[in-house]
Amino acid sequence: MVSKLDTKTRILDAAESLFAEHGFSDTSLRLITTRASVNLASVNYHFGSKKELIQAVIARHLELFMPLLNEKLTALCAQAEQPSLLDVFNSFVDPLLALEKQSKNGTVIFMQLLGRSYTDEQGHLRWYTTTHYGEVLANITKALLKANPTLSSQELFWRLHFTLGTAVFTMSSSGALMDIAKADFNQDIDVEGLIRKVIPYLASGMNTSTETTSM
Amino acid sequence: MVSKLDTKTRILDAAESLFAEHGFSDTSLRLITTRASVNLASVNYHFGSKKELIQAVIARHLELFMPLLNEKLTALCAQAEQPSLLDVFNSFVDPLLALEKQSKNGTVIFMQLLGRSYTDEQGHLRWYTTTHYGEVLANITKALLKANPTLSSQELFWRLHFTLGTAVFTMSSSGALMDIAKADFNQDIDVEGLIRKVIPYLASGMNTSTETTSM
DNA sequence: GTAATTTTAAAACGTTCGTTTAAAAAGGGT
DNA sequence: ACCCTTTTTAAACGAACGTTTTAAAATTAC
Repeated sequence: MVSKLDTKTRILDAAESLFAEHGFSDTSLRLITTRASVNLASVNYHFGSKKELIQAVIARHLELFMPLLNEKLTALCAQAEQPSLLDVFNSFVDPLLALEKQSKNGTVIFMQLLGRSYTDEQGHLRWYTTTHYGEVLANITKALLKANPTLSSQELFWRLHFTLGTAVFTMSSSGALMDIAKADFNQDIDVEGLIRKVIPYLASGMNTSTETTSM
Repeated sequence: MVSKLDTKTRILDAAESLFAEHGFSDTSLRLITTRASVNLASVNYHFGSKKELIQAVIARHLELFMPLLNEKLTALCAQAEQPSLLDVFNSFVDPLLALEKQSKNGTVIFMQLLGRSYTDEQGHLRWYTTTHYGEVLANITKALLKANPTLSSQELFWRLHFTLGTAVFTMSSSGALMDIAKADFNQDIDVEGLIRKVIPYLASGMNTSTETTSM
């Protein structure tokens, strides 16, 4: 059943890094199978099609990330006292760092794939996420509402996607941003440091006052 | 020189709307020329290649957007009283909407291109922007510092890119977001409404307190 | 009006893509 | 050993891509 290293795993490893780097359409199966050192036809044999391979790559990350996040969120929702928005967003740190341990640059790749699943008109990916992890997504909104009960469901929806955009773009371009920070400010920062730096920004945005007075 | 409607313009109009809908790689020249009702070969004749067509689409937006934004920013910097962060971000509204009037989905594709200039590996788009419109970029930071003089250059750098990420992601996936809002809340919102909705979020994030106290 | 130039048009080019086929190789059970 | 299933391999498929070619048509210049 298992040889030196599973062919499916080799394909998934090669595909996820190439997808994150060049996008889905610009990554050919020949490039993937060459990097994975497997035969071209094995992608269709093991996954059926390129589209199903894309889903498998994302699914592998979601299967690690989502349960870890759900554990944190349910604990937050179960406690008696009201959590802060910082508490809610800090719940994402450990699950994200777990991805980093699973594969090199796992966090960045995961966020890049998440962003491309929205941008590249791959509507079926969003459907997959919502149907398989709807409970986790519901817990996210539940925790945020517990931290800020004044938010309407509509406002929460918009700010949640604004938050997603900030996180996705920041992590996707983390390489360039860390390079600039190093060059301009001599500031050394790693992935975890970047996550912890963006969290206060996210919490502040989620807490945006609905007042129209000047700031 | 000019017939009923310029072939180059017809190609640019068709290209940018299709680029916004399907992305660059997933939009073929045959699809573009069919929608533009021009011959397939005219793209290579007028622009040289598909890559040069993409750059021409970008340039046409930048040439309209950047001077308009610069005008607003210099006016803001010239006035005596201190502007609010909302004032600064509101300076972007009219220039962005000017893109929308120039062509359908002009704002969306402009933001998509802006995002790719950071995400793409080649980075020649980013070089083009910074070299041709470095003065405008400098005025952005100048206006933000006038609105919030307490910001250090490092904090401004990070928050500016967080802001860019929010805006880019929101507008890039605006189609999907507006569809969800319509399906879930029966909320009709257009591009201008989305811009005005995200601005308070951006201002709040840019104004994030550096205090470590809970929110 | 004619010649020179620019633009449009149809067709074909060579390449790359995802996928399929069919046979060889490897593995497992009895 | 044997058969049966699973996996790997090499080759080819048809389709779609960006681009080039060549000639006709339209426009401009004199």
